[in-house]
Amino acid sequence: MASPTDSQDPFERIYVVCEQVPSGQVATYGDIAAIVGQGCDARTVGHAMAALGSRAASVPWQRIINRTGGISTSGVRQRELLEAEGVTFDDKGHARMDAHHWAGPSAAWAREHGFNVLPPREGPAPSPQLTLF
DNA sequence: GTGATGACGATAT
DNA sequence: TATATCGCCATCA
Repeated sequence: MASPTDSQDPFERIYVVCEQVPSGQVATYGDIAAIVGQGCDARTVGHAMAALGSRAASVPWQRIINRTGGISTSGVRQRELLEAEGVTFDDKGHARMDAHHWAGPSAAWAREHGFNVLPPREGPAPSPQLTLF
């Protein structure tokens, strides 16, 4: 159906999802790909970010990092931008995914735009890091 | 059309 | 946690 974000370009959809990431939070390439769906995977998101062009001023690309919490970009101070938004990093330069990981857009928004909802973080995860605090 | 490359992910060690 | 290997897909030469 003709959704307001029924863009034919998969990249355009990726940009829309990226704009949903609130300040102070970060999302992984895999998360964005899971929300966009339509065959998009982590690598597709990476290509979209590399092809931002003039959209870099409108899309919070800095909030998109890899699954390890590290920053693959070079030349641009992506980490500095995140820290300015309240994102904290550990001593190894990895973002605290357990504290700033984006839970995904609201189910209503996702359905309204034809996107998927980020799967819940449940499973055989013992979460031993819970003792950090 | 094919091969190589890439802002990646998941699994195994 | 880090490294190695494989798989996935889009873009470019």
